[in-house]
Amino acid sequence: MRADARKNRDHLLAVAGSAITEQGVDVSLRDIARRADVGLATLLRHFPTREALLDALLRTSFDELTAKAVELESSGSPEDALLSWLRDCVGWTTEYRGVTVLMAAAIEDTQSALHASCVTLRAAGARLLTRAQAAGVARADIDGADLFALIAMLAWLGDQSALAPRADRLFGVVASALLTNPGERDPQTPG
Amino acid sequence: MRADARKNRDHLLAVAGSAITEQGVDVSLRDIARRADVGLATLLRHFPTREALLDALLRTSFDELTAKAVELESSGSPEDALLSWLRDCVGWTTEYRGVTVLMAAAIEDTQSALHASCVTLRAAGARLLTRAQAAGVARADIDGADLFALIAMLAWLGDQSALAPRADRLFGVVASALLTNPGERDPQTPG
DNA sequence: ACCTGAACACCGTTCAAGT
DNA sequence: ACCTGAACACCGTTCAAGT
Repeated sequence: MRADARKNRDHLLAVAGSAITEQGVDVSLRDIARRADVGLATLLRHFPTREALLDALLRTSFDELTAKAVELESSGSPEDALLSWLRDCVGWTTEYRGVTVLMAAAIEDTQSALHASCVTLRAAGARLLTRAQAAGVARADIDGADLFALIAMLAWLGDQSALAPRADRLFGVVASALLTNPGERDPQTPG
Repeated sequence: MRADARKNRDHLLAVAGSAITEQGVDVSLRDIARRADVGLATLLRHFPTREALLDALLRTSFDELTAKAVELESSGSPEDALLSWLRDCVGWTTEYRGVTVLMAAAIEDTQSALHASCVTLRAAGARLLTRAQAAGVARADIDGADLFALIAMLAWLGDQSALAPRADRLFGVVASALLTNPGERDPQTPG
């Protein structure tokens, strides 16, 4: 990549970061280009879609969340590990208002630039869930895709200003449901 | 209202109903006007905002849901009443893709044309919740606003095509959390 | 290689001009 | 009273023309 192109790209990412923090992920791409003092076509040349821009912007965070999950897989109790990772995921999305809807769309759209990151994240969560289920501390009737949906629900709550004040409490409600094994209190007897 | 105006209004509502069923509540207002063979300005004269159009369109459903809650207040067990009303609410929104976001915004925006309907709905749910809590079958640590947020979460799930297949299962998960009274199993001894 | 202005087809809002 | 076309300020997409 040519030096001027690299510079444009980096500057666009920095400006996009601020703009999204202020206005959410639906911020006008034209506005980002204006603030970065480049043409809109230049932004689109570097990031052909809004998702591509977001993927570049969130890649570090995505990787950190995945790494955190791997780390938690072998530390702490299975219950605490799952719970703490859930909290991290939901808390993270609050920095990027509106990102949950895009992630929910991306996980089934193999063409989306965010697809791979979302699938990786879901898999990381699924491993923590499986471990907790094996230890008998999480309900056995849900899987990684359910967990992803639960995280999305709670993250979306935080995006809605009228509902956000309830997000913490409802995180607790949902977590308590997740960590209960209804009708099967003894983890040692499978059948 | 003049006869021609009345006719335009009714026709617009009918067309809007079809358009929203097909494309969701974010459908272009221009498109609705086109389909109804009137100018866009005419649509906006009858319904100055998207919310006003939706309120006119959903008023019957809103009233039915509220009436259903009142009816359930004095029939069936408090637990079944709450659960069945929750199911009705969540199920209803699936007919109007995207309406949940508008409702979440409307409940705190006193200027929104949907505000009153949302507040009434929340109050109806709150009464069913209070009754269930008094009977000791619902957790005591949530209120009507939490319940509204829970319904919104589950309704939003149904709007996301990638997550919708999990909506039924997660309804069950959330319902189980709602109907458990954690750490307080005896409804007769308050403290 | 990379950048850009301009044209394009949309959107919702507003209002002067018509019947 | 009620309706409407047109102008307006936006949006993301596309591409021929520049350096």
